[in-house]
Amino acid sequence: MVRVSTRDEILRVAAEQFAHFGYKGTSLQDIAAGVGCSKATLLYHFASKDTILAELVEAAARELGELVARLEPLDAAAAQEAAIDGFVDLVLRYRQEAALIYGGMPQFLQEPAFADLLPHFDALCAAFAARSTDPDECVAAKVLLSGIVTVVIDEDLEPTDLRATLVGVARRALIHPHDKD
Amino acid sequence: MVRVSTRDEILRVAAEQFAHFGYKGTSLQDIAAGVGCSKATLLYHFASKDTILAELVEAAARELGELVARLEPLDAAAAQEAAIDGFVDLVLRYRQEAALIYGGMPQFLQEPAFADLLPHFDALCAAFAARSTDPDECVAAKVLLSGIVTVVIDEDLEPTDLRATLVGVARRALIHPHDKD
DNA sequence: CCAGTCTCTGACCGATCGGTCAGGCATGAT
DNA sequence: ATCATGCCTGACCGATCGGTCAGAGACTGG
Repeated sequence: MVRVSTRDEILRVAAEQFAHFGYKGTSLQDIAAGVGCSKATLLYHFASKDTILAELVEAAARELGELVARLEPLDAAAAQEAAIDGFVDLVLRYRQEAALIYGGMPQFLQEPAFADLLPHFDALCAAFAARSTDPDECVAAKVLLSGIVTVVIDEDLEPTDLRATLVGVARRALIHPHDKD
Repeated sequence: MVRVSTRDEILRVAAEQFAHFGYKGTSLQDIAAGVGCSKATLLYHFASKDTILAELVEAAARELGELVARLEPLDAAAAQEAAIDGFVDLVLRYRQEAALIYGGMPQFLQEPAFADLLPHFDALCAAFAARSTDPDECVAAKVLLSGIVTVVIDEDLEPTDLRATLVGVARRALIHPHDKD
């Protein structure tokens, strides 16, 4: 069996538990039990419970930022397609992280660990709506955005299967064939 | 100002706090402070914290059950339309309750208070998918189902505005005009 | 006036929370 | 042998959690 550092084990187990029971629903004791070490060991490797959360979210948040940056120079239609593909891909690679970020309550999302995430979500939402300011488009974008995350969380389908399906439904809902006559 | 019983006040404040901070993130102290009474008063009116939750969910759960029952005799296409309309309407009338039910983590949803909800969600999901067993349709149904709930939660738009928009996006995503050649 | 009921509360309980701390046990360089 | 360093732990801390309980106050019918 592969040799893994205690620190990485802690992150792995914490991601699992946070995604399953929520941040507040997971105690340091629970994580320690999952890792097979003492609670004090967690706090030797990490300054606090919040620090574990922050480190878990960090990678996903950075990639989300990169995606948003990649979208910026594109025109509305291209950004919309790239946003759908990129977001589905991102959320499939960060299932657990997505669960704990999106599963968190509104108030919870305003913790410092998530501070820089919110503007990125807004940007992504705008891209999903093809930069339209029409409230209908914006709401539709939000529905798809959050719907995709939620499905990925509690679905145990193969990511490869889900990928095409999710992109498909997002396209269908967001990209109107030839809008009017 | 209208005269309200302490009991109703407790339910009102609890719904607010649960929706905002989550069940685990809300303490009896918090609710008592919001109501303006002591924690002991909460436990005079309700046997436990769980009991408050159960009573909050009850009405929404019953109406969801009624909706699902109403769907059963219809054919696939009619059930799909009725499900969309009915669900959007339901979730707009029970915003806070929807927030705490859907915002809860997977494990949380398996508490006894929600036990009878899960099969109803499955039935609703099937209706959204026009009773198709195609995985694509099922996933699309789930995306829309959860997406709608999530949007309603943190949106402060007028319910009347949202209603048409949500029904519209759901139809667009789920009902395929003339599917194939 | 009294007894009974309803509503409410402060004081208290054991359990658990996140977090601290002094020290044990390796390993490796001097 | 000695010391330093990295990793880990049991014991402990104050705070807060959900929940209990005896009793205070208000209001009622007899």
